[in-house]
Amino acid sequence: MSDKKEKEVDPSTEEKIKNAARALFHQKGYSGTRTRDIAEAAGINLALLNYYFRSKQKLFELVMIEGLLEFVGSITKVFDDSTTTLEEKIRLLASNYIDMLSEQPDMPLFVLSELRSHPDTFLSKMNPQEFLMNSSFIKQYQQSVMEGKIAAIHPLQFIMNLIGMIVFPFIVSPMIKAIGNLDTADYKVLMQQRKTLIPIWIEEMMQVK
Amino acid sequence: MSDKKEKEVDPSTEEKIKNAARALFHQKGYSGTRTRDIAEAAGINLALLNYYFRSKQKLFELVMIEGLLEFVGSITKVFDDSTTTLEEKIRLLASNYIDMLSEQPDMPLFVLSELRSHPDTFLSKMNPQEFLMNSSFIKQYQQSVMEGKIAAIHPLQFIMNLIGMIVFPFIVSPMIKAIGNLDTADYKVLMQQRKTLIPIWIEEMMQVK
DNA sequence: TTTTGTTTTAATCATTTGTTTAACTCCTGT
DNA sequence: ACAGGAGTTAAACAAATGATTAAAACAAAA
Repeated sequence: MSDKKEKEVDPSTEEKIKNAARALFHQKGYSGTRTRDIAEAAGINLALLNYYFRSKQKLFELVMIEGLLEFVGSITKVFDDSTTTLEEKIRLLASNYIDMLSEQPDMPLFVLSELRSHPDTFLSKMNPQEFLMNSSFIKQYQQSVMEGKIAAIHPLQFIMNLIGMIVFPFIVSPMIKAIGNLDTADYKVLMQQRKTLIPIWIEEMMQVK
Repeated sequence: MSDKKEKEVDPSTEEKIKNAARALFHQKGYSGTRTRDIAEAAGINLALLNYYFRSKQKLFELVMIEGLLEFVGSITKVFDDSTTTLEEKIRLLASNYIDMLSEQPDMPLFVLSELRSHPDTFLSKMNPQEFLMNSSFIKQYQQSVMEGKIAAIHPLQFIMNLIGMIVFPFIVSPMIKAIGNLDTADYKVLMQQRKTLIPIWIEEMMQVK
């Protein structure tokens, strides 16, 4: 039943492996994950992993790329939409990302960890440089700076603050949970609140003083 | 020349191993680091690793604990000093941490990654909960909230913002460097600027609107 | 039913990797 | 000088681990 032109193979086995792999990679990283663990978690025979994907490395790169694309993709959509204002973009970013991360809370730490080990491998493939610097977001930002509406700080400083406020809490969730004695439900509430809080904070920060 | 009561062994070999181990662990994580790599980086025979430290695991825990203690220690000193104001604490935190992280930029990602894999192992040992919640910092914070000087947001939200603004840029440095086409020197300049910028931003954020 | 191609399985291989062993060197105190 | 202990080394071991193989099970087509 396999079709040569359409790569649409029966999803069950292949997808099961990929899902198990994604979960384990996110949780334990590349070298912390054993192929036998993936096989067991997916409920399949070990050899099937090499049958569907050529190697652990290949499987990893697939999961990694998919994660990065989803990440970058959802940023692109907001950053490049010239019909929304800068303030709306900030609100959308916070909202969309916090929702995404609430479902895959381990993703950012995974991506950033592996990115550190193989810096060029992935960053060169997706070339985030010119995309971001030419985006509608940055243009609107610089426009507002020129008009004196917001304080003149380096765009990268601003980006770090914005993305950091969104992503960082998910990276330190175990620590915050321990400090505040929170369970997962409590924590999710905090994160949801940030969807409305972050845009407010950012606006305050950007005020020309 | 070894002294039984004072554990002060000749630093050369033992320290060489620990330094090499710290660098590699920070860079590649626990399971990504091989004992042979440590030995080679330290310029010592492989067996010496098990001679001085019983196992890779023990060596790892040592490095990890030392890192965490330095991290927490430098926070404690600032947080618990009742002679400084809240604003001064914020300025000191930003300044001290950015200096520390500029020297060990890979430390936070390492600590946070490994913390995720073994959450209880370390967090239970250092019990950050009551220390932080009873600190002078939190008391001053809540005092200011009561007096209506700053906006009433959950202390944890505030902590996440503050620590996030300090630490997050170091976690995403490869990405930021790629986006902004910066070399390491450029990047350090950005980080140094944040020592004065973060306190300003934080103050703006806390304003009651 | 037979045939053909795909999927699955158990067993095995080859390498990596943490650890140990046993010998050897070097220094120090007696 | 030499006995003893600490430091160091090369070699080897045992377990873990990624990958492969050869055969079996299965499904669809002829």
